[in-house]
Amino acid sequence: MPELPEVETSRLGIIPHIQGQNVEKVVLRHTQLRWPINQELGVKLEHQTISTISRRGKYIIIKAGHGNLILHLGMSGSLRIVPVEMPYKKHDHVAINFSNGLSLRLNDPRRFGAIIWTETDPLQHALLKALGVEPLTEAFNDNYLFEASRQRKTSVKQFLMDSHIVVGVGNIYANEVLFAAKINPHRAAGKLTLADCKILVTNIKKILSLAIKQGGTTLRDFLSSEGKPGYFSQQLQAYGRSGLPCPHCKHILKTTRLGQRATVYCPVCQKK
DNA sequence: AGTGCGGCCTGTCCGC
DNA sequence: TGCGGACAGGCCGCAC
Repeated sequence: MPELPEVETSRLGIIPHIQGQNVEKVVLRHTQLRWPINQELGVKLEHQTISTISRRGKYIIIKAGHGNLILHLGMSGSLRIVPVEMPYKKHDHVAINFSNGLSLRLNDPRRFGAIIWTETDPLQHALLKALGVEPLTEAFNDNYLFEASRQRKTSVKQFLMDSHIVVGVGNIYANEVLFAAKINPHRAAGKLTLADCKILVTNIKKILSLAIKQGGTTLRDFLSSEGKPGYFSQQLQAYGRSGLPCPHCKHILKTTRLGQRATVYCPVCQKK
């Protein structure tokens, strides 16, 4: 399940293969993703040249000619770069073929992903416009998180996962960050102190950047764009370790649900 | 405005 | 071995 590090890894992985390339053909094999793919996508994209491949939150933005492709990998989406003649794999929904003989394939078994074509500023698109700050920028700091959390009754975990506050902190990293910060996931966001916020910000930046450096967390349905799995999963401390001993105090990690999502924490270490 | 939850999907795993 | 059901979860969109 791609989180921000996986998305960034995918973005960096496809850049050398598609930047500056001309789109020769678009193949829509299955258009029913989170939203139906615009049937005109081929008409819009073909013969356009890819200029930049950027990212906002978990959205990848591919500039092609005068328009932009906004891409989201959802829960199970992945990108691959393969030779054009490579046979399709199951759940390859879209192929974008380039003049250099390579094909960008979007594979998404659960189809929670999205591909949107826009001819206006992609950052002003309804899906992107209201997004919170990027976690790896100066704008994301202890004061910002503290101010944003005032009066919020929701749990700190759900608060951190709210993309309108900060983007890129999904379930896996929310669990990891709270474990590292020794903060209980149930704690009301509004009760965080400035010092708590500082610890959270530090750990979010640290864990996300380390995961990006290592190529993202590998889960069973994620492959980076060149098919190489990442390595971060080998060092997850809390996520997926329910019932196993806490890496710090050896107490058994506990699992609950917050906002319908698996929440793993150490009842001894995470008392704050 | 903030909060909670249903819905979209398929692969995997578990119990019978 | 086959089958049904629970579970996994990002994030929109709606109801309160």
